[in-house]
Amino acid sequence: MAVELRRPERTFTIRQLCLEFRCTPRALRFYEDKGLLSPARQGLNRIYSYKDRARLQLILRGKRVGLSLAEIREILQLYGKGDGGAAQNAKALRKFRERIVAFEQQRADIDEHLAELREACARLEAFLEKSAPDLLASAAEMPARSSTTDRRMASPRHA
Amino acid sequence: MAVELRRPERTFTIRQLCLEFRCTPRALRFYEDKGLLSPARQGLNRIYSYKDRARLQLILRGKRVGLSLAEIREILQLYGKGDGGAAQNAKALRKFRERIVAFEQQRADIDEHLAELREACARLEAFLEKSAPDLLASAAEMPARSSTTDRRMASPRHA
DNA sequence: TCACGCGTTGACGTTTACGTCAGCCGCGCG
DNA sequence: CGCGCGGCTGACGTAAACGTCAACGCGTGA
Repeated sequence: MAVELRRPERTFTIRQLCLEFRCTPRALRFYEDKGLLSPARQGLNRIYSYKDRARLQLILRGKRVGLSLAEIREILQLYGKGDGGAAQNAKALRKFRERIVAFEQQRADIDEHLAELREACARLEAFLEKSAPDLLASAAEMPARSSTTDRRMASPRHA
Repeated sequence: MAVELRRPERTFTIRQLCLEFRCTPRALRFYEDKGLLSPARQGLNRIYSYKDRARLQLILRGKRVGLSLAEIREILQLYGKGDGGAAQNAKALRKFRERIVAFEQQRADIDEHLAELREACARLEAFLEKSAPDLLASAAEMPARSSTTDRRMASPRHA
């Protein structure tokens, strides 16, 4: 059994992928509607392959970094067209370079933000140290994976 | 005249800020509706101070890194409450730390994406080099600030 | 056999972040 | 005096990314 799990022929149900990646079936079907996924069918049921799973990973990572589904679809389509069409590849290259520039900009923005936040934290810490060290201790409480959220399939976050 | 421009008493009209930051009046009014900005009024007209301008910068940077307006408002409110209330400050500190963690995660995601994109670019370049060097040259065309966009106030991007 | 659980397809609702449009105001000018 | 410009206030529209709900199919275990 444990052997089968690593075989590339391994397939997944919609629910398995949802549990693994903490999303909802609705989302996966939505991505399919939008042309980002196209799992095989067994009757009506969707059967996701390893490739589908990889695509899903790309989709979710893209989302985390702020890409729209349309943009992600473009990228996936460009990836898929490795088969031929030099013109297509040239276009893909341009697109990719644009994305790189955009990502670098975004990274710089985040770094600025991080610097500001760290400075603000330092100020707050210094202030609290003097005025209310007890509160400073309470502020150190890290979220630490509340067990109640484990049963839920997806967390809304900033949807 | 050039002297006046740097004085902290300098104020701005809505249009000036829009031109400077490439956004629309509608957006600024929207941010105001949502409590992110609250410029002074001269009659009905909005008068933006340097502080307002700084807040706007923070808003736009927050947006670039994928924060929702609600999240940005929280942060701005926390910044504003530097006046007192140690408990408030402790809460602010927690919030800030959460944001730092989130941003670091996002940065890591971006780095992964960048690595993947660069690798994909390298593969495409190598491929085109062999198959169609002319197309490779055309792919190098960088956008280079098309002059037609200069007249428009805001670019839609992935709104 | 029949209720359960998992899965499916519509179809409508919701939130976010504005765009767009209509209608009104004050003012500088030809 | 009209009118064009910049600004203002609603009010409605919209695109993205799903959530939610209803109604159905299909295998299966008590």
